[in-house]
Amino acid sequence: MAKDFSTREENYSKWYNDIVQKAELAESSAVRGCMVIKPYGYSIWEKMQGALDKMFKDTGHSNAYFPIFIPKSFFSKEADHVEGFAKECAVVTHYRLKNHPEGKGLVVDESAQLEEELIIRPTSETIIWDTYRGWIQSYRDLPILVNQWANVVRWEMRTRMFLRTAEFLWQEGHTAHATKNEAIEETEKMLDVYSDFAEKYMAVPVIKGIKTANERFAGAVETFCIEALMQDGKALQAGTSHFLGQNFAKVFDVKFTNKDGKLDYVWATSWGVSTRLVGALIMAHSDDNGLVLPPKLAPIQVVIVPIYKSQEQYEAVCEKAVQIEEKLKSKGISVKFDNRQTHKPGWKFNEYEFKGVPVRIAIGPRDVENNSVEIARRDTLEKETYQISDIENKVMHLLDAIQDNLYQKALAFREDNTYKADTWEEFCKILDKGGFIYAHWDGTDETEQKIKEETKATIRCIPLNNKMEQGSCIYSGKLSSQRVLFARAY
RNA sequence: CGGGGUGUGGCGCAGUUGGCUAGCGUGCUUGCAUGGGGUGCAAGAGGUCGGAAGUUCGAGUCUUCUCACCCCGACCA
Repeated sequence: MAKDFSTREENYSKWYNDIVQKAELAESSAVRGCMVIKPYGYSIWEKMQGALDKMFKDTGHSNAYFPIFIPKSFFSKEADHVEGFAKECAVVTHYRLKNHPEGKGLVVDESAQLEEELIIRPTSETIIWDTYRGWIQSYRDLPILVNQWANVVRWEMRTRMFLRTAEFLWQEGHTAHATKNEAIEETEKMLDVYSDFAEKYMAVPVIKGIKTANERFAGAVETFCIEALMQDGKALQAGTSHFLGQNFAKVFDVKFTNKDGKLDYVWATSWGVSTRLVGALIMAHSDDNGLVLPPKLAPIQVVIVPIYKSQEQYEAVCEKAVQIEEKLKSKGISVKFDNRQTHKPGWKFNEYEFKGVPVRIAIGPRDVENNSVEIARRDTLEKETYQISDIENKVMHLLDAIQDNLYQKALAFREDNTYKADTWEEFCKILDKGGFIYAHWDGTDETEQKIKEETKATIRCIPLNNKMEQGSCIYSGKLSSQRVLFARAY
């Protein structure tokens, strides 16, 4: 079994870091707060991109690209937006370096100071809305449904691989609409896209909801989110979709003539998910033997490991293995036949195990004789022997079963760790165990802040389609009409 | 930015009150044997001890400064 591997029980965050490192997902870089996403980790992101991109296209969106640099003046236009992001912006002030006159290496050329400083985008609303002004004159120009795959920078104090890094990759959708309702519908539609993606591809169940004013995106009228529960009982915001109202249209003066010939400001949405999802994926399914990936996002769905002694055996085994590889590939399954002779079978078993490959097929001389293989599944670690004849269908079903099992397991975990609290004592007690807590809240900012200060728990969201129910606030005792979702969060 | 911690071959670490040629595990290279869950044995390569200054006959070890990273807070996707 895997050695030198922390368990979740012993040290959850070390376990997480070990997985990131040993599964070769990422490593820390020479630049503080920034990570290098390694090929295997990046290929998981690519799988996510592929699925999401198709979903965006299927809902009528197109990709575009806007500059990484944003003039500082753009930023200062929307008051809440500035407030939210100013503290974590990287700023470009100069455009040239020169050799130090006394030979002390390269220095900034002070004579090359920018007239206007440029912000490295923490998000692109401002540059995009400044651009949209030129694109929109009439209701006939609407809607604009654009998505951008990009990197953004938020200068974070403390970083964690994938979950919070100074630079991260994401997609940001930015849409413009003629009516408020249409914009709200778009916001909700994209939230559904995200929750579908989380549940069907990532096999991570999520709660859809609305953020409180406190947790709202800087500049948004309403922020919708999906919230997932990690194995340590902490919540993770996995995606957000914002109804921006006319806020950005107003400050960037984006007006259009409506059907009645009247000028009106354009309605906006924006929505995004990031490489943070890779972190969510790790923490949702992985175990003490390493990474566990859902088949739909696994870069390698099936690995074939040959077992042999002599060169003759190796060749016989390889011949069979290649046949199996072809069969699986014909069904669209991504297969890796690891025929490296530089590594032992046992070594490979362990490697693919902590890399989370869903299905492993081992084939040795005995199997060649019996026309069989040994199939091991990563999620349950079960091993069985199967005939080669119908292998492709067997594996397809197995991949589906694994995908489903991971989702069911994650769902069961969430249900086991979701509570209702009706008293403050109860609330605090549950928090220490971790998990989601449904509790009454009086709806005030002050109470929310107090609870956060005293317990570090935040309101993750006000769930959509929430059941209305009379009750009294867990903290203040004041009247409340519904329970909201609390948790400690990443 | 506050509190705590760590910097020693690629990685993980030991190194006592300052004292001999700076060790160990793992990984790497080569050879032989092995091969159905991280093989064994043997040989070998690899280190300005984070950096700078100082104390001393002598510094990985003591002093001062500095840099980097990690953990806990404040802030956040």
